[in-house]
Amino acid sequence: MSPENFLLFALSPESRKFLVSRSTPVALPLRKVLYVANETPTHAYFPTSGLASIVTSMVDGATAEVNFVGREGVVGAFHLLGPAEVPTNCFVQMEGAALKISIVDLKMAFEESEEIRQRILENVQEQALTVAQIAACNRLHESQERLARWLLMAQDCTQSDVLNITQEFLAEMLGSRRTTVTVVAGALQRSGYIEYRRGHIKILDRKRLETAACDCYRVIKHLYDSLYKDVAGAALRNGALRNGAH
Amino acid sequence: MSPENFLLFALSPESRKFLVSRSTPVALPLRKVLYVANETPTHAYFPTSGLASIVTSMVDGATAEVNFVGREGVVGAFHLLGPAEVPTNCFVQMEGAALKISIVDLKMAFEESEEIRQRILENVQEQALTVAQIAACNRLHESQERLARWLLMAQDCTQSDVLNITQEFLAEMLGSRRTTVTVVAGALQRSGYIEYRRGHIKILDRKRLETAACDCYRVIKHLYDSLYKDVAGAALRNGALRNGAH
DNA sequence: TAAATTGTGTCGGATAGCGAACAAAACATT
DNA sequence: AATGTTTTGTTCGCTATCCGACACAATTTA
Repeated sequence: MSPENFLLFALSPESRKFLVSRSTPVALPLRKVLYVANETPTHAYFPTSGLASIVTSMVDGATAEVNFVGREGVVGAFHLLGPAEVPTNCFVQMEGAALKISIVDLKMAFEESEEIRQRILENVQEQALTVAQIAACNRLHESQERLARWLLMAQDCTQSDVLNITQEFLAEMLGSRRTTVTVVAGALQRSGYIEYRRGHIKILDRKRLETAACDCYRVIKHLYDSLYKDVAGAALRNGALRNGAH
Repeated sequence: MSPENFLLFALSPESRKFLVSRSTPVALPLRKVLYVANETPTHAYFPTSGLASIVTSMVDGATAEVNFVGREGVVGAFHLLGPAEVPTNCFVQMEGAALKISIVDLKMAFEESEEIRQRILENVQEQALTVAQIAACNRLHESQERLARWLLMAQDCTQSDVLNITQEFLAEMLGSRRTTVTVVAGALQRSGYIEYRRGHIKILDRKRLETAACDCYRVIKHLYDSLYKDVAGAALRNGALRNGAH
């Protein structure tokens, strides 16, 4: 399987080969835990499909998603920056696949290769700035706007118009009650923007769903696009898209 | 004036001299804007006192603070990681002083010196993880808990038991109405934890104020402390505390 | 001293989302 | 077809916070 991870694609053939040679392709089954708060993880992941949620859990069990990572980035990037224990959890929200690499190997590459470091830091920047936008969004915007934003972001990330997720899990991501999600998702469905049944949400009218989302969607999309544009540009320069991946 | 910025202190004398030689000591007057959303800033700042708020502003004018930076870090760190335009604003929330350095110079040092890069990335990690915690806190915790958390964080950052800030600005930081701040601050005052008058908040009983804050305070404090411990350790190794700063 | 500005207190009506409990579908398993 | 599990729908009282409006107090400026 070729590494259809944008970050890997953007690397020069040498750097990419180096990382790929030290990676193992693995499946990302639903709910698989990729790292746990305050524990040093053994591996990082370059997703090639699917979606991993980064979640903060409170002592009382309440949770809220602060970001997610798909094929545009790397799971575990923040662990490379310093010694701190990371207070977030990460698990697979929509199943897929990834290239799995030991944190030690990745950290070595991060420190020794300027190119690899730059690409990872670009992704760190995108992730961190997205978290900042979500931090304010969580405070200032209503459930319905945030649900619409989440659906749009997930669609951008997975390129699929059907998202497999229950209202129960959506509530945990949005930091709301399941019943609140039922209400606001029902409103979006009655408006004809989406359609859902038992854990399968289909986006019917993207354009109008965007009008239901808060502006944060556009801000985050812009961050994502500049990263992608950058990555695609680098990939082209490196001939990745022509030469194939390994 | 010696650079009493912890990040600078933690550097080897050579690296510190290099950065200090390219810096200018400046005052940080109240409300001074350090950078603006979607604009490439010309300078970064190593605060030696005072406190700078990092704020996300929405199109309707609503605002919420996502983090702040004091003498433990550097303002503008996220601009070093990649090309993206940063969607946050930054301004001086409590007056102080800083060493001001051109972003170009700092970026050069960031790229060429492994030591400088490592220290800055540690600070980036601390800032980003704090933002993640605040993102969830903004969603899951109540105004009074978040106000208590903010006051404690600000005191840790400034080492002063009197904070100069109005309820109006506190509301903008917490993403609430000013009247809500009046109510919850009034409750904290009646409990005897704090005392305030016209923009001056005095913390009377830190221990009990901590019980009024949400757990996020402890999580963030832990991040801050590990950074500080690390920095203090490096400073000792480098002899900074013995030799003085320049 | 007067006037203007800034910061705080309060009040009452409105509302989004919580919390809990229950009901009813849709699906899986046998 | 029967049964159990998962997912979704609904109701209703309740509370934190919003929202607007206004009064008042403290401080600065004229």
